[in-house]
Amino acid sequence: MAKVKLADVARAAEVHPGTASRALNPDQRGQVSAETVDRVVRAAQRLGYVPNAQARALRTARSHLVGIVVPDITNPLFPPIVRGAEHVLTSAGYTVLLTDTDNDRERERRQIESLLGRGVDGFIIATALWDDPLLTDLAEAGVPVVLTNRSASGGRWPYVAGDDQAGVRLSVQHLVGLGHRSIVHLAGPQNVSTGRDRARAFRAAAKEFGIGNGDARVSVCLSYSEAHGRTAMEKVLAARTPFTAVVAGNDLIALGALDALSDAGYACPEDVSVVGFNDMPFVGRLQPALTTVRLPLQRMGALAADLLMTELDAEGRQDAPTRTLLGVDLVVRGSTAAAPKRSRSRSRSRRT
Amino acid sequence: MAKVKLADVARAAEVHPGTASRALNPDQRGQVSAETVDRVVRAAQRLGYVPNAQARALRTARSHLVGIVVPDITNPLFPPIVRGAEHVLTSAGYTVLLTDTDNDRERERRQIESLLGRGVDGFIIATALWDDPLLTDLAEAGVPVVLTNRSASGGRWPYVAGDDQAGVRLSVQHLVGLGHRSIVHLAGPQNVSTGRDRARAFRAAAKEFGIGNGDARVSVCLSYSEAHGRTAMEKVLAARTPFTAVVAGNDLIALGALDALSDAGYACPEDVSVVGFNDMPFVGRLQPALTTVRLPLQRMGALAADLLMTELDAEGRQDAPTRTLLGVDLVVRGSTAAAPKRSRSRSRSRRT
DNA sequence: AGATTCACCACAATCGGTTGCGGTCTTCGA
DNA sequence: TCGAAGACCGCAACCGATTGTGGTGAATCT
Repeated sequence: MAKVKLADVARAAEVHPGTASRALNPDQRGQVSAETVDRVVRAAQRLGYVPNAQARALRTARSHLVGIVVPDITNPLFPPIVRGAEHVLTSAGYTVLLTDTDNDRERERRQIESLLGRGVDGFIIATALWDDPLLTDLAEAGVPVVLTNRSASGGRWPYVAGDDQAGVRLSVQHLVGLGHRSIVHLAGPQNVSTGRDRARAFRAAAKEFGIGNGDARVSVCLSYSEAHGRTAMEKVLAARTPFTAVVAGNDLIALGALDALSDAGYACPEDVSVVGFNDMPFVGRLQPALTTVRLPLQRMGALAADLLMTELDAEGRQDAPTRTLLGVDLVVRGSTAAAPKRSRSRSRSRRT
Repeated sequence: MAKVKLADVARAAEVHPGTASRALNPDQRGQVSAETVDRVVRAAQRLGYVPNAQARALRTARSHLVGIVVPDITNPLFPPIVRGAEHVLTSAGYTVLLTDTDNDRERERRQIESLLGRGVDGFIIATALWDDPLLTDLAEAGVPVVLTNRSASGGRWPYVAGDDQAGVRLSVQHLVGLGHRSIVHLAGPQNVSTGRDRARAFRAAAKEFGIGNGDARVSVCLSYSEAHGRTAMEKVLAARTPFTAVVAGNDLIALGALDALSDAGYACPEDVSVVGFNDMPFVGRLQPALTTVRLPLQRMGALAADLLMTELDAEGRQDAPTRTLLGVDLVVRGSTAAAPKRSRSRSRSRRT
């Protein structure tokens, strides 16, 4: 099965390669007689012709390649996004180049440059920092980019993500409804949009539901990880200011917080309620089952892909970037319960 | 930042493009004087030259593209593999094309064809069926392929995976050590190697540890999923033959089995012990924490990538395919315990 | 009938690198 | 001093598809 090329098809159909090309190309097909088109198509089929994408891309300057950039594919947040995007892209004839930056900026820069060398038509980026030089570079280079999951300052890129603000508000409302009056927020890193937005939303929701400043504290985690969630929680515990509920920046932070609480002898949800964010797979099966905010991740990826493709078709002359916030749900499970009668800041029933 | 091409660099360095090409190419650099090389390299640097991979690939017939084919990136088994492979591939100058077949053979075939059209140099395939026409097609086309996670009949492809046989043996040994004498295996689908191998290993281990045929039953699941694990477990329960332990084909099946057991009023590990396979993220945090077999997934991906690259460098004249089995560990957690005194086939203490 | 239009197709340039071949200039040995 | 060897570099063909331009013959118009 040696590679059959256009010239082979042309020879088999007894036409010039140029003609064969037109015959095979739907929007140029009008320039070729129906009978010839048929002959060429038939020959292509018979020989099992698959066009060489490299050559085509070289000539047309359109590779139909899309780069998807994620920080860590191992983080359960991203596979559904990638999957959603991949599905709509491949069915539209695009191919996905995946790259995992490992949260390393330098690495990320190299990867993106390498992908540019590969002639990708555009990027779906899930790693955006709030102020990201990489993004402005890409914008200057005129490369279409769609942000997902995270946004960036300036609102200059198309963007699709979950409605963080609504999610946090639902969480706080839920906790307040359960009688909690003193809540801490373990915020994600403040150099990414989700970290900032959720923290801001937390403060706003606290005020809205009548919780004073002192009772709505925020502690910032250095990253969205169990480890940093744990240390942030430990720091809050060390401060010895009473609280009965935790709104975590995401599920990983929530898990870390749960560990710290359990180490300190607090039971969840009896002593402290915890709510997460993202509804990662299996968090509903944990003990306690985590109350969390569910995002339509796969749809998010699919939408990001759609956005990117319209941007690609737009060829420059684009309107203001579309920014989509997807609705979110609060999934109430076992990690939240009515506030204890008195805040048990010291009821250490430490486990053995 | 208009695209700067080789001709631009050549002009800046006042040499012919061909010379510039050689100067930039490490293994042809010998044909150019050191001084010229320096001048060209400097110019390239200054202009920010990034070679056009399409053009290069077109001419050299080497794209430095590798396709990774997984059934479902959402399955926590695959991201670590992809990550491992991606890291070693990108640092070797390759780029990863990811495709998610959704367990759909037709889709998979289309994807692979499309990737071939893109000129990928080779594939890492994690979706292999035991008898897979796609694979033989690829082999005939002379496309290098490395199988990972799953093998295929004939042993004709390089392959890297966990040592299923050892994993299952460890599991059975562990259970027997706890006093279990009647164990059922919820096997994975029998058209993939892991399903077959683990089932075979189960029977062998049972015999080795002196468990009779009637006490080492096997029930096959239609897929590696919670749903099919559940129905398989339910079928076993319906048969009303007593047993005290379950060796699941993988963690997802184990989770499904856990559900079925719990619905039927059996407690784990008090009534029935369960052991999984793969040690997916967070299964250690479940209730009960799942005893399972841990595979070095990321290393698996990395090794697969290495294998593929050596195969690519070999250019056809290859020896017998390397087949690597990675060592596995049994991670003992809460879902396994000593066998109950009497097999409690009917001690329904059904939950409310 | 002659001129014009139109449909259809062939030709060749082009995308951006790579590489075999050959030419020039230097260097070294005899 | 002359010839051969070798180092260095330019030339141009090539990878495989796309597309603007132009040419041929048939159909149409007057």
